[in-house]
Parts: sequence; C-alpha cells; structure tokens
Amino acid sequence: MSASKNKSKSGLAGEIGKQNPFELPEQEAFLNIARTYTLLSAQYAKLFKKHGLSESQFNVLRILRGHATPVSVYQIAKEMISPHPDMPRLIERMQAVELVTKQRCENDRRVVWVNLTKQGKSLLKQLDQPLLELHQSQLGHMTAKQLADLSSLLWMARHPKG
Amino acid sequence: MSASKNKSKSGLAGEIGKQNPFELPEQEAFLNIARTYTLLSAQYAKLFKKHGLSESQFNVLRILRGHATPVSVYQIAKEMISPHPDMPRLIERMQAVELVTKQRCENDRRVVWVNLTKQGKSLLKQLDQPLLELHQSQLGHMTAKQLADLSSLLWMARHPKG
DNA sequence: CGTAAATGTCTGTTTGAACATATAAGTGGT
DNA sequence: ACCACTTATATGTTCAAACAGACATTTACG
Repeated sequence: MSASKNKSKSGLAGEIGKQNPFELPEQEAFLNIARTYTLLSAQYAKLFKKHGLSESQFNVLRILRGHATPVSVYQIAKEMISPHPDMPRLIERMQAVELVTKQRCENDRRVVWVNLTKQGKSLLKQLDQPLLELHQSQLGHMTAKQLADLSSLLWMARHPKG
Repeated sequence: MSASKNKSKSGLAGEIGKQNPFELPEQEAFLNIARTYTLLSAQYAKLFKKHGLSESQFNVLRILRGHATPVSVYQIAKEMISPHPDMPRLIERMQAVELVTKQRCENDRRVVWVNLTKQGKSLLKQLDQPLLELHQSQLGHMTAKQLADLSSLLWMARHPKG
C-alpha cells in the first residue's frame, strides 16, 4: 500500500483508515510503532509456527542458547522481550515436546534450572538461516544509518530519563 | 533500567540480557521495535482495562468514532492497527456490554453494520484526556523532530518499495 | 436464468493468555 | 528458634485468541 494512493490521506492515517489527523505527534509515533511491530512480527510468528513454536517459545530457546549454562525460570522470564505471564507452564509445554529439560537446584530448592536439549539446539540451528533472511527481507532495504537511527530513537523512546 | 548499569553490556543487548552482540542491524532494529511496543502498549492496556476494555475493543470504538456513519464488521477488521482474527465475537462481546449495536444491512444481507451507542461514545470521551496524557508521558520527552524522524523511519521500515 | 465463485459473517473447538492466589524455600531481624 | 518478609515456582480458573470450516448472500459468467 502506498500512502499517496490511499483516499488522499497521507501516511499511517490512510493506512489504517483514520479519518481525522493525529492530535499529537506522540500518538502518531506510537501508532507507527504498533503498526510496524504488528506487521513484522506476524511474519516471524508464521516462520516459528512452521516449526511448531510460538514467538515466546522461540524467545526462551534464544535466551537459553545465549547463556550456555542452565538458566532459571525466573531469569528467563526477566529476559523475555515481551513478558510472558505464565512461564512455568510455557516451560512445561516445551519440556513435553523435549525442547528443554528442567532440574531442581540443589542449593536453593525454589529454583528450577532449564536446559536446552539436543533437539532444542538443533531446532535453533535450523532457524538461524531463515531468520537471517527474514530480517534482511524485512529491513534490508534500509541503510545502516537509518537502522542505527531507528534503533537509537526507539531506545530513546522507552528511556525518558536519558 | 539504564543501559550503562546493566552488566556493562550496552543498549538493548543489556536490557534483555543478550550475551552476544547482534548479528545484524536489522535484527537489532526489529528487537528494538518489539521491545518498545511491548513496554508502551502495556500501559495502554492497563488504562483500557480500568474501563473494561481490551486494546482491540478500544480500537473498534476508535474506528467507529472516526467514521460517524455505521461501519461493517469487515471494514472494522480491515482498519484495525493489529488485525483481530475473530471480529464477530469481539463485536458480540461489545454488544453484550452495550458499547455498540449491530444491524443487518437491508440492501446486502451479508453485511452487518456496527454502531456506537451512547455509552460507547461516552466511554471514548472519558478516555480522551487520560490517553492524551499517556501519550505525552510516554513520548513527551522527545523533540518534534525526533518524533517525526521516528514515524518516518517506521513508515519506511514497513514499506520496502519506497 | 443457472451455476460457480467470491464475499461477509458466524460457529465449533482447541489452545494459550491472563490473573489471582497458593505453596514452598530462603533471608533477616529480634 | 521464631516471626515476618521476600523470592521462585506452581496451580486454579476464566476468558479470549486462533484456526478451520460452515453458512448465507451476492456477483460474475456462460
């Protein structure tokens, strides 16, 4: 869809059929974030789903690989890009399909360590290339400076204090 | 959370506990979009919830107000910022709490027109001020140019063809 | 006209999200 | 040692998301 072809309304306003102009640039920016996230993440979800994963589940696998050592359920929850409200059962489902294993910590029996299984690692490996390609197909048309600016502005957006 | 205080890892990588640097600037940009959306939208969800609405439901109300005339279920679905896979039941729930009414189109009996009720309009009105304040509290620290750049880069991000 | 395709909405079913609350284990103060 | 307090995971329950498919209606075409 192109902005100029949409009922003569420009930009996002036309894209989502908004009749009135935006009241605030803050609102426009937020809706742009929401819209962009929605469109891009849908493609990831589709890719993950082909491999039987949800976005959250992939995120867990990614976190586990990043650590090499086992990670507690609690720590995984903290590192999620989008917080998941029910980590125990998410991990449980992943254990049921043998992507991860769980084991109680002996020193602190409240803690449950989560480990990647061989299948988990192999699934991640299978996803590496398609993910790279998807990243590039989605945003590869932007220059390095544009991507850097975008990341920097988004960082700024969620860190009011500086 | 501040970047510099997070285990000496910089930026988003530290924020989500990512151990290794990003493979691609495209990946970093996407994760920034996801992270920012997650944080900002959670606050909207919270506000909406205080008034018994989900984000999708608010979106429906917003769309209806934007049109003044009744809007078909199909048209609403098309204008959602984030597509909802089950519009009929979403509308149904909103009808049950009397935020909207439905009526069959006489000319084309496949179509169902959705209307805002008085309660729907009044709820929207109640939300206007808090929403404005939330927009500003979230992104009000950014300059007009930064917001414009951000919106423009996000537009570019989801429109590869130009 | 009659039949096939497209359109717009609805329904059935399964699963996960969401939230509140519980349990259980560790911590620190007295 | 006891108490309240925090931390980490688990559980119960409710409701919405997701998907597939059905249904009714309109349109297109021969």
